[in-house]
Amino acid sequence: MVDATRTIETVPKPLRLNRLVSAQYKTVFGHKHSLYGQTMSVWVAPSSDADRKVGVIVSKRIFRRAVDRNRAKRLMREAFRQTAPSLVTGVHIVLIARSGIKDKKCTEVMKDFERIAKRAKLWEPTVR
RNA sequence: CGGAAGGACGUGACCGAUCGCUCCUGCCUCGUGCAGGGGAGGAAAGUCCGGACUCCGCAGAGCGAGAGAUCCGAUUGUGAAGGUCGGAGGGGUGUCGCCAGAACGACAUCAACGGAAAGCGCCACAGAAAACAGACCGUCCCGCGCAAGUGGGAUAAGGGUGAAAAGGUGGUGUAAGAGACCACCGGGCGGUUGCGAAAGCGCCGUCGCAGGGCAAGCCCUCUCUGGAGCAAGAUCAAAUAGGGGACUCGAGACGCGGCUCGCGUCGUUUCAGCCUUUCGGGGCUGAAUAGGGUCUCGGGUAGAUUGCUUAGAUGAAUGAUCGGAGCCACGUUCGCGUGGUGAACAGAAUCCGGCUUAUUCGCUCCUUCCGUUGU
RNA sequence: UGCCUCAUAGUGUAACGGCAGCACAACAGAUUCUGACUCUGUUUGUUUAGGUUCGAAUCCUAAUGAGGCAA
Repeated sequence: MVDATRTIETVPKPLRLNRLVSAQYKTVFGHKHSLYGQTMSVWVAPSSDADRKVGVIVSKRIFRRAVDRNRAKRLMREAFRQTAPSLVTGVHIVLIARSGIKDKKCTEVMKDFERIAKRAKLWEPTVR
């Protein structure tokens, strides 16, 4: 019984099929490269794709109500969308919400994600 | 007049810009591009009660199980629901009226409102007795005794116990009492071309009263009910294994290696014809069989599509930023300023009706309480 | 999304409709030079709200919470 809800995310404008299917989630988790921030934890794995792909997970253990889960997913998705052009390509990223994301605003989540991305060496300073 | 609480009703929100997601339509230099349009709720929630829809089952009857229970009407297509609304009837509880009790009347309020003389079961403690009634304290009569008392009998009015003790009040009556008798009230049974659409009410007659409560214990009566649920179901359909069919090889087949050969494993059966024979058999050919190969068929798993919707996803869209209006809080020189908020509860997954629960705001309405002022 | 089950003290569990117990835990005391063990005593509860009943943990209804099953 899976009590976490996963979402496939469409992120950058040109490629809408940025999907991580079940096998891709498994490879990302199998790569065992994770970082933790205030609002989320991030798992990263390299991939052969030309673009960045992201998956978002919010566990029912953390947020019992559907409103909170949807809110967390949208915040993480928006944070990835805003910062995606600055990231390196060819990676799979899985974002897992933590309880600190509750009552946070979008800009705070974005800052948190940027900080994690810099630590994970995903940041590409040339762009922007 | 102000405030608080509860309930009812209404409202859950606007405009512009930029970026982004999803679905539909149209267009073309087919990029998954451009343009246009649609995109959460009153509760989407809980899943409490129903319906649509889908599949499975289905001769008839009975048993069992479950659900419901006063009457009438309405609920803007029909139907269902333990739904809602209105009216009616009979009850429970509380207050008041009558000196008091019972009864009765008035007002308010409540409810899942058939049956307790069909049967079973239960009714703790207290109390003499708790259900084919009974006699603890009493009351009265008779006998014995100086007396205290004791023996026999009558009685069920009074006391006491209890949630509940075989109608209530008043009187007659009596040794004392008792529906034993009477009046009023209540009750049972029967009748009713009285009233009402009906439940029922009224009236008449009769019975001194028939004998407690619990059916949201089992049960009885009447009525209704097949089961599962979109993760229902339908369509397409890999790989592997197994099954059916056709063709083919066939006494050999398969595997391995150093591949005209060797090794290992399994099999080496039956029938017909011909040849041969030392009559034991042997050989050849054909057919069948074991087994192998190729093709094919159907079931069906993963998976995909559909069911799926003028929101319609499917590891599941409805978001972010800025400005304005609005709202809230604070300050105020009453012009406004500052801060907060996109409000609270909460996020569709087949659809619809009802119920319940959560909750913002309101020059709205009702009830209760508190404060101030006036009479 | 649909379906099902359960709720008793801090924890684990009992209780034909009749004063709600047991074990561990906690606290206090005794014992000991001190602690442990042991002994004695105490505290704490029927998830909530209505209803049926003389009387409800138990019966009924609704709510709340927890858990499970089906791809």
